[in-house]
Amino acid sequence: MTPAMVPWLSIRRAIREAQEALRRAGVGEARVVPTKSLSFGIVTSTSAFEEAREKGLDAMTHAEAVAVRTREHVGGLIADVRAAHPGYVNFFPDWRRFSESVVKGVLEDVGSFLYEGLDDGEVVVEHTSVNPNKALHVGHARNVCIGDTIFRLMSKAGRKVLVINYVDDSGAQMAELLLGFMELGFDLNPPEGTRFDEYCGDTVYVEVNRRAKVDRDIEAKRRRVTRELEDRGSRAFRLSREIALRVLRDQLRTCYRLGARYDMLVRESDVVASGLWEEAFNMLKASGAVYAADRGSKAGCWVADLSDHPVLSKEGDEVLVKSDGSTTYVARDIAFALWKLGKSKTELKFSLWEVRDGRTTYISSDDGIPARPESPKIVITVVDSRQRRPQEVVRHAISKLGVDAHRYVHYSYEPVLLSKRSAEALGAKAERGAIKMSGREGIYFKVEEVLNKLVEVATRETAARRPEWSAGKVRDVAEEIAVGAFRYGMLKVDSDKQIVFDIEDSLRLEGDTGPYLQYTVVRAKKILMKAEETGLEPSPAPVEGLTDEEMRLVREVSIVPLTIEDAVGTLRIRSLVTQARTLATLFNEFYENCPVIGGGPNANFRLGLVAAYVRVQGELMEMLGVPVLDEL
RNA sequence: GGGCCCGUAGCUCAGCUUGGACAGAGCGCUGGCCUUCGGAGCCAGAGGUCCCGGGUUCGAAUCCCGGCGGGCCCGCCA
Repeated sequence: MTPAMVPWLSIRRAIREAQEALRRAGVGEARVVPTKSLSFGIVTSTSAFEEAREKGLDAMTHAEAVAVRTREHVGGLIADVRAAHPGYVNFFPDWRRFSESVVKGVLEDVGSFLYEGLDDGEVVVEHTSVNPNKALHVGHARNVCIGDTIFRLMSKAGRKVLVINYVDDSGAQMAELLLGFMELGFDLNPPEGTRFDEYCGDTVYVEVNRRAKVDRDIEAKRRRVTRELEDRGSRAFRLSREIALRVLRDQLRTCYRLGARYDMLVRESDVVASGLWEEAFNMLKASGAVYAADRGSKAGCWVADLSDHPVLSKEGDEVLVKSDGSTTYVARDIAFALWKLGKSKTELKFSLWEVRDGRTTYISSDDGIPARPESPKIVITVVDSRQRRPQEVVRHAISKLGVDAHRYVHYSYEPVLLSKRSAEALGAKAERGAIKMSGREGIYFKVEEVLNKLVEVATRETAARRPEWSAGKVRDVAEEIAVGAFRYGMLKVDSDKQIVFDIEDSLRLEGDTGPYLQYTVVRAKKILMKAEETGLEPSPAPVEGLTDEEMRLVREVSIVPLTIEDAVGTLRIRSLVTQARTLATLFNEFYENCPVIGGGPNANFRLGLVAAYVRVQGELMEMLGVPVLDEL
């Protein structure tokens, strides 16, 4: 995309005009950024500080001189240039032109307004990846919400995104669940009214772990089952495939409820059978990235050589093939990483899983169509921060195979903890402020139960406000409110911070929540509807001066493309949440102070601004997976 | 012992990558705003050693160094 093709209807145009004016005034390549407050204009440059230092001048005096010279060269959206203490050069817009440019840009084509000029290319995102032995709890939900939001952001930004859910159906947790059915006599059918994934996680798995504490035979049996699982013809293997599929189907219902979607479900048992590891192993051996240890504690193993890694080298080399010939988790992850990167010749086979909302999902299988990613620019794996080290081992290994390590991104996030209050509500002891959730001990909140409680609260609130609505309509809207509140709660805390989950707090629908965004858009849409009834036409152009609230809202809309560009580059999705929230707050202030219907000479412009707000906020909410409603 | 992350208002968090103009929200607390497009909202007030100590800089919550406190990782588990 060449600059000439970009319409530059957002604040970028003001930035560009300011830079051009500074250049003509002899300042050179100056950094120009949006101001924090409108009293400082629309955009500002701090380059006078640096120039003054280099030339040994007083910053303020120099800034004033720069402002005077620059003022000669502005026009278009910029009306004035003024210096401000202690040395800023501030650019003040012609608000009528600036507003028209922004609102017109949004109303003509919100897509090009927000996403123009962003890179394209393929992206692979792996997320969810929950062991198929239990229902999703709120900790897993953070992974799903982050991963799905990355998918949504990248898709809107014009990338082709392949979403993968890695299903570890061959690990120890699966073996433990199997024990419940094979040795403890649990029926394969849950009690009436109980979901299979919840039955497995809440009842069977917890019971196996409870027994294992008092019965030493359980551990021996688990090892036996684990061995049996390696034989694809065994009864244990067939049973585990069946159970894993049933659990997966239920887990996906929850993911879909949260708004997530997938292209490929990849089962670890299929990866193991595919020969992917053997191929990767040969590549690793050929490159000298691995060696057979012949002494020390790892004698008899094949290990990854980490001696040239600045940090990992301090912790010893990594075992990839155990002395009994089986592979470790990290080994399989290296092989799968190569496959995701398109560096593997081995093709996994896929068959149709389902078609939902026009999106086709495939699952790995014994037979079917061979498929693999072609050559994605970037592969993002969403996994919690405890896997930083193994993920770094993967990166190190693939870079030794000639892959640019920048293409492999571990999207790390801190875990979800339970607040003391909520932990105690589950019967767990909490000495400190928050405790870890535990699948083995049944200490967790399931996503479904949290969503259901949210639906209850939202139903109560909605029914009270909308007594004329049918129960079905109330229920539909309450579901969307619940999902919006939940996803917002998962995304609003930055990924490097732990989330302390408190069930009572999570049921709030006021303040800094998803419903705040939903409510604000509904307000705006009501204005649009009412305007249509009264025959008021939207216009991008103000006919008189703007109020403070109008200026602030216009300005915020104008910087959204910058926020999106930044999020695409850094994957910091938290900034999208902040952006949506700020935008909504400014809209509410506008709403309180600037009547649209009967709003005087600028009524048409105000209507245009409301329409622009709805479009831009709608895009942000779609990215975050907070449903946009018409009414609530 | 080594490594990574966090530490900002009573509580939960933005801001830190790219240093800059008075450190911002939400919840809670106090007090206002429904004859105006719907009050899941808005306005005002109270509440801060930006963990501590050095350093760099005209300027540090932000960058650097050293501490302290909390979490996580360092397995032939996944």
